[in-house]
Amino acid sequence: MKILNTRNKDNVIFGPAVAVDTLIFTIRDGDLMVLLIKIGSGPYKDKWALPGGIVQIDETLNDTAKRVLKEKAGVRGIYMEQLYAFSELKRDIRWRMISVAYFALVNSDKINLETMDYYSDIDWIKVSKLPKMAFDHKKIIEYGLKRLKAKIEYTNVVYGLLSDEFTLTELQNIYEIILNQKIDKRNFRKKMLSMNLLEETKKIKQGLRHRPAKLYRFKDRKLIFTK
Amino acid sequence: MKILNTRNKDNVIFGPAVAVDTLIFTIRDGDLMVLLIKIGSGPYKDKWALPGGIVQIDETLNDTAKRVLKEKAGVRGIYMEQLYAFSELKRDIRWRMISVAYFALVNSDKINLETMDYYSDIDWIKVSKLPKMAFDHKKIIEYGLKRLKAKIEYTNVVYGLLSDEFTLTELQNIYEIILNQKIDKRNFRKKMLSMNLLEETKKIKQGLRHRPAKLYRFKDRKLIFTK
DNA sequence: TATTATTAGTGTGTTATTAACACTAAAAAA
DNA sequence: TTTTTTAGTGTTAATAACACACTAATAATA
Repeated sequence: MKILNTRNKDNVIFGPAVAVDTLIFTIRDGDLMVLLIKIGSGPYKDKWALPGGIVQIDETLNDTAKRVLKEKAGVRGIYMEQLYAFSELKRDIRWRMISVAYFALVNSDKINLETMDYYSDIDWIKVSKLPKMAFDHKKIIEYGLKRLKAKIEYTNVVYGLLSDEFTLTELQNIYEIILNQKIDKRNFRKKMLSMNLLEETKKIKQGLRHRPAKLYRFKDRKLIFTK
Repeated sequence: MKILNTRNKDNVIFGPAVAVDTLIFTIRDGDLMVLLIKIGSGPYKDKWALPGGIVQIDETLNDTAKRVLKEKAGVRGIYMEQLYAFSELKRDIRWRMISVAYFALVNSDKINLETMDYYSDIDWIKVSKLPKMAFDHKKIIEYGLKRLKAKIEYTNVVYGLLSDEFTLTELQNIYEIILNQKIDKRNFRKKMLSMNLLEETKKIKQGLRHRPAKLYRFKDRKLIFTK
């Protein structure tokens, strides 16, 4: 497959090609991780990159992001938003490519591992220990992380990282991992509950060798702003 | 000029074309205004649109935005940022076009009117009284306005709308116009000064038939975040 | 030169939000 | 029944946000 970026003698435009790169975050084993693929050939061989795809003529950017998400991570119907369009001339040395980055949050329990294991060159990588990366993808990850940190403060966006029901401690852990800092338990609970995003289930999480915890769920599993 | 959006038999990609549309805000006569052009021919004849341009093969999106800004409004070196990429399939019924919207704030005193008057079909239009608009440009303006309202709360971005030196009352007026609401004078001044973005000039604004006002300037004429 | 009109400039009390901080409760395991 | 472990809870202090009204300085005019 070739990608053509030029302008011919009839003045027909062949502008920059457009791709979508997806920044798929999850939390596993107490770490914030991002889904990366390892490039198998060409000038970026053995570098890691975000899963991405070329925008087809009959796809919106959202369509492309959804398709990539499904093809690469085997997930559907999760929270996703456009991040930013990256367009430096030499960001891809092979051809002129504009990349519109999307970010998504997935619950690693819900990931279809079969789909993923099919690729030998795809893996979850700790955001705190990124390997050598192709293109400007490190920059994209940093940008997305910044957005994520900001967004959890005034939205319910973290629902994407959690299963339907969770304890307040589990929720707090998510916040602490993303913000990379300890949060006071009492203040966190007070604030969370006052935001009116959560509702109690009647259930408790039992079987552990300590006091059982109440299970909560998000009232809405779609993005809600609180200020 | 033709724009080609397809994929040929050799599997060479001719993806969606990419344009930049610029949302150029200014304040004039106590109103927030946006620069629009009137389309002269084709299916969108007589509708208004944002000034825009096709992204050339050797331009970043920023380059294109700067070029459009200079060509259409005759302004250079002002504050500008990427807003969002709009990509609905039928947003332009003529061809498949992705638009990356940029927004910019200009001081109408500094606008090169000669450049502007050259176009009979370009004008400042009140944001509160938008005419029939082509494409999804109304949506883009609404999106940009939302961003602007949010951004003036935690940055010094309004410097773009003001001349170098201004009174606190002039500054407050800008805020009231953008937010479309009255603000308490004392609280506004207290907050503004505590943000540490402004510095006093030694000058005052005299000659009006009332008490003269101190003139201030922004310490930095580049974007600063305050929280 | 005294008066008028107009906008500049200033402080305090109240309420809401954020931040700091430590003990008791409930279960499972030993 | 004792131990271990995490769940769950309230109060005080500091800070930020909000509501609110009068005096000060100039130019114009009588």
